[in-house]
Amino acid sequence: MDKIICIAGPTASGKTALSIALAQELGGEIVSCDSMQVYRHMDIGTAKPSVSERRGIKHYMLDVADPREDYSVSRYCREAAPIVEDILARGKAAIIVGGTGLYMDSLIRGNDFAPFPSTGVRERLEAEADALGMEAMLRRLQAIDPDAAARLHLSDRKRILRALEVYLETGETITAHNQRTQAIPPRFSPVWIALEDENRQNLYARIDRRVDMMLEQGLLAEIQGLLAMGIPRKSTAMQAIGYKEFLAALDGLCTLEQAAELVKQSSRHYAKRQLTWFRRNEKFHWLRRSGSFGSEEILAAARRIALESDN
RNA sequence: GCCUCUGUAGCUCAGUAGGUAGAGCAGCGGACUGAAAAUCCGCGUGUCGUUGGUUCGAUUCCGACCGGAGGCA
Repeated sequence: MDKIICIAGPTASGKTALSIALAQELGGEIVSCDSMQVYRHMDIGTAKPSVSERRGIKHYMLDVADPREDYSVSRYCREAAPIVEDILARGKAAIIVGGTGLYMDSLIRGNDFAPFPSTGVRERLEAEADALGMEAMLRRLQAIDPDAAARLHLSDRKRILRALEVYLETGETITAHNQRTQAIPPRFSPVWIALEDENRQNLYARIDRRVDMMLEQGLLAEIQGLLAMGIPRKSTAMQAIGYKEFLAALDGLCTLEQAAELVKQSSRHYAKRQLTWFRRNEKFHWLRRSGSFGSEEILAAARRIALESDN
């Protein structure tokens, strides 16, 4: 059996447990799809499955980067795609599981990304944006890529500057680039499974509990360990939910209680964004957790979906 | 018991010199192509505590009552 199963869903929806149980039943291997679990030394706050939790199932794309590095989608695709190919080549099921929608879609579709500017273009653009203001930058984008300019909101600094940067670097507008890469056929065709709660409040309650548990498991010590390693406070890894907030508390900017509240809130917002992203993909089979449809039923349903569909 | 303040959206509060009300947060929805656990956009009807009165008209003014806070005893 060689097939790909994508398992998505918001934080704390039970993706990890489901993927491991499914891997055991189908004899599959797991490819994590999580923008923060790629970092080493960030275990508690990213809810990375421990070795014992993994039950001997092979896991890939965990601990593949140093927290000092700025990981990215393109690097993820470059590293994960060959792994998926290899699993399939060995006749096993590849279970791609995680909450980072952009990474998952990009891996499956085989997206091509415009090169990262190496020449300090980004720094220059940032400086120009500071000096001239975003109105001027947007006007500039309008002149070279009116479609992108129309699509982007004035406050979306990050995307406006990236659009400019791609053009400056490659001579191709980001709109043209995106159209070109979207035209190529998907690299893989997986079975899509998404987890959700019938009642949102239950998800939120689980998120709250999980944050408290992370604290009990020593999240604070983990963060202090990262600082001791010399991980910069503004690094991508430190932007992770649970890390940036408690870091502020450790710096004395707020109390631990306030930080914990903030982490819960950020996680709720994040869960909503994840749901929005996944809902857009109409190929997903949604499994909705409820009182009568718990982990066992979800596993049974996932197994049925995985076996029935031939992709 | 008396005096003062107070009761408006899930929360904190603003406001209407009388013409049935609006911010922040929460919540909800959406976007998303090399930072994505990031970045950004949109959505505000609620018995204006209850009940009488004045008025063409009351959430707004007056009275009573019921909550809450403080002060004096």
